Amino acid sequence: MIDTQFFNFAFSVDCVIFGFDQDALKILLIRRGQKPFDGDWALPGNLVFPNEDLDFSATRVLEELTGMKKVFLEQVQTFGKVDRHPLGRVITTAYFALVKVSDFSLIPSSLASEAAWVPIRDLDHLAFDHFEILRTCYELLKKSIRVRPVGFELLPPEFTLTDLQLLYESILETSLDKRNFRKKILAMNLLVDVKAMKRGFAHRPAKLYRFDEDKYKAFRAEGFVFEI
Amino acid sequence: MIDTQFFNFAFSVDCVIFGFDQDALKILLIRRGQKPFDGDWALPGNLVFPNEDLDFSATRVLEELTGMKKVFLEQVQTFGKVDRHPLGRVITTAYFALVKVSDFSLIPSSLASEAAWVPIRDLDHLAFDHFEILRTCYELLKKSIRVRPVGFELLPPEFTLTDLQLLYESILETSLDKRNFRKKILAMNLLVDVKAMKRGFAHRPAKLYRFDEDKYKAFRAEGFVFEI
DNA sequence: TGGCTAAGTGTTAATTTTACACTAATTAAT
DNA sequence: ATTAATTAGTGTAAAATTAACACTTAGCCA
Repeated sequence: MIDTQFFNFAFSVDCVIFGFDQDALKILLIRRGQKPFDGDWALPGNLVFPNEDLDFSATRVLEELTGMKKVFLEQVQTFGKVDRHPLGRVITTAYFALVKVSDFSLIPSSLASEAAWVPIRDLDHLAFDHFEILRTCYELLKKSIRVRPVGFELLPPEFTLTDLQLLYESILETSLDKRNFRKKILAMNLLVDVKAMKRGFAHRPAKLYRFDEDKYKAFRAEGFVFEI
Repeated sequence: MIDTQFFNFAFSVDCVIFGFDQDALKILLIRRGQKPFDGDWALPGNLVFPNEDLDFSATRVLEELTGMKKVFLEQVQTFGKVDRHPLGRVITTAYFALVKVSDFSLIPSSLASEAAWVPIRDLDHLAFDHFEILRTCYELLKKSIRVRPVGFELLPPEFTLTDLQLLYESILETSLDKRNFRKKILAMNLLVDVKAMKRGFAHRPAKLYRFDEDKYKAFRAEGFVFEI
């Protein structure tokens, strides 16, 4: 798939696609089926077409891999060491995406090779400089989740406060006080009580909430700053 | 200087070089001497050589223009719209630099055209998409200055607390309480009293301080977070 | 020596953050 | 039907931080 005609200079995009599943933060990786780095996990990515905006190219990677169009996707950083790609000069721009693991299925046909959700804790290396890219994106996620309401992108539309707290705890790799966390979140007035319960467990059922995007936009216009 | 052989795909870097002079935040711009955008101000930038790391390329722009090697320089974002450059497909990575205006002089020979410090408030357009790049970098500067001790990069090595406060006020475009500002800064223990005064004005002289980089590094290693 | 100018300085009230432990609601097992 | 197990849900008080606010000091100049 890599066309040598690109190789004097080529642009690519690579996506760190975060998902939260079974209390663990995971990223969507593809297993390389050829050299170099044959057999290693790599970030999904592609070369940028000459007639394609950089941002669009990242959208395309994501859509081809997951079938999803409307996901949170943001540029992170560009990696441009001369020798970062063994086959030639390729500068790559990293994007990070936040998806709800629940509401999509991988499109297997789109890739020659295996794709899978891998817990971030299990990883210690990736193909190319992708591990460094991952670290950069993870750092950004940690910062972002504290000052922007991006965590909700990783949860199903309706969630409990415990779900939300677990998400924060696993991303920030820390534990939070339950009462203080709830107070803080609820005081922001960004969650709407959907008047339903998460039931079916051998314990007290939990209220479900939904994040109110519109309210957030309105508040933000007035200078409100989200912060956990 | 622009070589058509680059033009199918080319990389460039553009630098937003901030300086603080006479109570105003300025950026270093060059006047274009040819089409397109002939006569407009533009960000200093250049094409990336095939054998040159992206980051190094930004360093090179800065050094060629200012003669300075050791300045604060950090990658910001990459701009990759298909039509952003009228002459072909050029993806550019923006960097922002913080320099002490006092301790350097422009190298006029390095450029065919004029270079100058322009107050940021005076600008409403630039060549190419450079005004958008400027806005992005300025936003980042505003964020950065509040949570990282980068403001000192813009001041001479020795400065008064009033100097520092004026810097913050002009970057953040707000006014700050003098006593609270001083308390906060001094409480961080990052400034050392150089036991000298800024004299020669028709008023009480002011103490001079110096930022202690090493102390900051040590504190940060212990989890200290800079915040104004 | 008096006037001008910016430097320097503390206290109090308000707000925010932290620490902390029991009761409530449901399911599963007996 | 009762009990055990499990997580949901809740309030208060102390501590820390932030915000508001005005006068005295030191040097220059006329």
